[in-house]
This record gives sequence, C-alpha cells and structure tokens, in this order.
Amino acid sequence: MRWTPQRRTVVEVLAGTNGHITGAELVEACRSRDAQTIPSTVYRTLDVLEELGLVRHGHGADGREEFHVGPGEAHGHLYCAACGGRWEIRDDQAKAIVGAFRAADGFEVDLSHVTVVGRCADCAARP
Amino acid sequence: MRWTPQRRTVVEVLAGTNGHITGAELVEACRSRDAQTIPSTVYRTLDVLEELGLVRHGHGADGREEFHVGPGEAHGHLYCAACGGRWEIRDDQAKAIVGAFRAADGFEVDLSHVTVVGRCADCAARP
DNA sequence: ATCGCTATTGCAATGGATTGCAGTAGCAAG
DNA sequence: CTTGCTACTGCAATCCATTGCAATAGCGAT
Repeated sequence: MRWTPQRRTVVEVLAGTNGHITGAELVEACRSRDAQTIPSTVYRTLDVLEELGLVRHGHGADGREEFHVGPGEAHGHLYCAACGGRWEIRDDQAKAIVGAFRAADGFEVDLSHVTVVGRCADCAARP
Repeated sequence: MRWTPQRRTVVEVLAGTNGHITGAELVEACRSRDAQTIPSTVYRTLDVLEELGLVRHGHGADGREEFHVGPGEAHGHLYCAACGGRWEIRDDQAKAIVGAFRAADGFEVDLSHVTVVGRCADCAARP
C-alpha cells in the first residue's frame, strides 16, 4: 500500500470524524483541506480502508453510503423515518437479530451493514 | 388522482411483475412498452403508488431502490454478499426483530424497508 | 541516488435517482 | 361541449457513486 498525499488527506479527515459520515460529506470535507480532491479517489481510498478494517460502510435510510469510522465492534443503525433520529443498535438487540438468522438458516448477518427503518417510540406515540 | 397513459404503462408493467423490481429495471421495462418513457415520471408514479399502498420500496444491498409489488404482508429481505442470493425474511424471524426493538425501545420497525446483508449458510460454510 | 514496476491518480463518461419549472392535458363542473 | 383548475408530464440540471483508461508517482531494489 502506498502512502500518497490524497490518502493522507482522507485519513486525516476520517481521524477527525466522530462516528458516521456519508461519502459525499467526506468528499466535501476533503475538499476543504485540499481543493483538488477527486471523488473517485476518495471512494477508492475508502474501499482499501474498508479492506483493512479501518472503516465499515452501510447504507442509510435513503440508500446512500454511510461510513462508520472504526475500529470497534460492528454495529447496525436505527433510523426514525418520522423525526430523522438515528441510533446505534444495542448489543442485546443485535444478538437477537443475529441469533434469529443463525439459528434458523445458518445465515451470518453482517451487522455493520444493517439499517433498520421505522418510527421511534416518541414518533410512534404521536401519530 | 389522474389516470394518464404514462401511469397506465407503469401499472401494467408492475402488474406483470412477480415480486421485486428495481427502479432502473422498471424504467427499462416501461421503455419497452412505450419508448417515450421518462424516468422522473416513473419514479414519481412510484411515489404515488407507494402512498396508496400498492407498492413498497426498500433498498437492496447496494443501496439501490427496490420495489416490492403489493399488496400483501410487508417483509424484509436477506441478501448474501458472497453468492448474491436473495430471500424474503420469514415471519418468525421478522417477529424476532420487530419484537426486540418494540420491547426494548418502543421502536416500530418498518419491515418492508429492512435489508439484511451477510453470508448464507452455504457461503458461510465454504470460506 | 537512480531505476523500474505497478499501485494510484485524474479525468471523463456512465448510471441511477431526484428536483424545479414551464407547459400540457385530465377531469369535473357548468 | 366548453371551460378552468391544477395534477401531471417532459426536460434539463444536479447529485451521489462507479468505472475504464492513460498518465503519474510511490517505494523497494540495485
């Protein structure tokens, strides 16, 4: 792997990111450091970083790419369609999901790629 | 709601569709009936049909839109990242998921919008 | 310090999805 | 049948993501 200026930029921005970021946001953030930033380079860098396990990607409620800056436990996301709120899926809930599929089919769920959409308690209560 | 030729085309294609179809596939299918078909019209028609509850949309493993032709029970999807296989999430598994969130947080999961990615039993067995 | 291999980059093109706007045409009322 | 309202359509522009290809530049070897 080669340590290029472009990759340095991407990694620096990611290092300063807490939690999640979409592909487009990352491109934007890189551009503010280096106006020459090219989207394809950013996305390709993300691919290699993901292979290295430094980031994980999933898809938000709208299907856009979303990156979680690792390392750390893989985890899914909850998204409220009504208020736009977002939460990480807690471990006990994750276990329930993973277990349900493993037990029944032997299917191994990739948690980091799970986004569950619905309505949070508050929004469900006030229709 | 107005019954236009464009909508008729979309609905006819959907009526002939068994199960799932992506936005792009639908546009393509409509074009083969009516070469003048415009993507934005198709997507806007889908929005209307979804409001009426005739279709439901979710996002596939790659984040692209996917429509399930209803009516019928909302259901999620399983997707194997290794072999590309796809299955509908069975009711007992769905219950486990919905239950886990409802019990803990009062979060109401929208099943039709759930796509779970991972590796199916066969692929998990042969790494 | 130089060389050469090839991983990476830049760019242009492509594809799917979405939006704003001006013009068109359903449809209901008269 | 005619009229008028406005829900739709068509189009062009835009955005996010991805890919092919030729040119560049890291970096290990010499």
